[in-house]
Formats: sequence, structure tokens, C-alpha cells
Amino acid sequence: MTKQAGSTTRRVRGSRTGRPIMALLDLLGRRWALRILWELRGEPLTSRALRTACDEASPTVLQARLTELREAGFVELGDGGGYGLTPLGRELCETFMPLHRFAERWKR
Amino acid sequence: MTKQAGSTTRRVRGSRTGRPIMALLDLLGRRWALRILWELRGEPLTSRALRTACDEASPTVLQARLTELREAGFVELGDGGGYGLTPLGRELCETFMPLHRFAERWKR
DNA sequence: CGTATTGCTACGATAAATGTAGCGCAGGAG
DNA sequence: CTCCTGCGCTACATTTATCGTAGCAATACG
Repeated sequence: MTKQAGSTTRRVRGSRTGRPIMALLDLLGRRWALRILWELRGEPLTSRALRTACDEASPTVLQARLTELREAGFVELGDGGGYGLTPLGRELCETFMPLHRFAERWKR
Repeated sequence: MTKQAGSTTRRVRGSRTGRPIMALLDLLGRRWALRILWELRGEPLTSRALRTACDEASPTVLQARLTELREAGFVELGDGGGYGLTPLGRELCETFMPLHRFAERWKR
């Protein structure tokens, strides 16, 4: 895949409108993106621990999402290894927490 | 594709764990799912108006997401035509509103 | 009848995700 | 040093999802 870090421009579908919410909605609307943020909400995880947490998702996509989320400034690779949320990423994750309660009521 | 409405069981990746948050994260982590909810946050839209709002996304995916979101109970097709959010869907959408403000600060 | 809109589908082309395997690198034993 | 283990990350063929264009049946209006 070699999805090498585009500089500033990245084909984020919804961003043609210029509205950042569209870019964010597109970024988070990719497979495993939301899940990764969710799994990282606690302590940092190594790439393999994250893979295990994400139900053995293929490392290809995980790596792709991780790169995108890192470029977006939500995730970072700690010095001692292991992925964790940046302050910004943690803030984003907080935004999603109400979703947990919602899901519990929704499950049917 | 013929993604016909499975009865109750649908291969929602994360739901193997039994945690509803995973099923929700997977459902919302599909292309255009978040965007559709977002565009429907106001008044109901016809399928074509929604397509226009979603940057001319292909009707194939839109229809697929719409079906999934309807099965999940978030979206409904009004009697006079046009898709709108159910009370539950509106509630879910409220959960996402903070994301808008977050995106504005994040845009860089 | 024609025209225009609705929700929805078919289908070939293209892009993305999956699954398995393995790379190079670093840190500890022995 | 060599062997071993785990790290982040990548290759690549297969499968799946999405795209883009076209068009269907049903309904409504004139």
C-alpha cells in the first residue's frame, strides 16, 4: 500500500466543502478508525496488543489507520514503544464516550 | 451486491465480543454512515437530496447504508417519502454534535 | 399519452480490506 | 558472539466494498 504521508493534502472525501467536520467524519468513517481510538482510550498499547484488542484485524489496515490518525494528531507512538492517544486524541475520545452509554441502551 | 436485509444477524465485525459498543462502532465505521446521520440531522431528505448533500456519493453505498441504518432503528422512510431520523437516531446524532465543535478547533 | 419525480437496483471498474507471511531492528539471556 | 523473543512495519495475492453510470417500477401531474 505504501500510503506514504502526503504532505498537507490528503484525499479526504468530504473536505471539498472546506468544512472540517466533513474531513473528520470521513477520517473516522474508515474501517477500524473509531475502534482504534476506542481501544486506545485507556493505556497505550503495542501494535500487537492493539491488533489483539481489535479482534485480530489485519495489520495492513491497522497500520494504515494508525498512520492517518497519527498525521491527524490523535495518536502518537511513545518513545518506549506502544501507541497512545495524544491530548487532542484523548479529547476526541471523550467526545465519543456518551456513545458507550447510548450503545448499551440501543443493543435491544 | 444484493445486500438483502439479513434478519436479525448481520456480520457486524466487532459484535463477536457481545459488546454493543463494538457493533455500533462497526456500523458507524462504514463509509458514509456518519455522514448520512449528519446530513439528516435537520429536516428529512429525499434519497436524491441526500445524495446531493453527500457530495454525489454513489447510490449503491448510500442505499446500503440507509438500509443498515434503518435496520438499526436510526433512520426511517417517511410516509410521504424522504428519509429522516427516528427519535433514537436523533438521540444518536445529538451524541455527535460535540464533534462539530471539536472539528472546528482541530482543522489546523 | 408524455414528463418528472420518487425509492431503489444492476453491473463492470476501481479502490480498500483481509489473511498470511516475513522483514529489519532492538533487548536480553546463555 | 549467537540464539531467542518481541517490537513496528511491510509484501502480496485474494476477497470484499465502494464507485460511477445507467436504468428499473411506481406514482403523480397535466
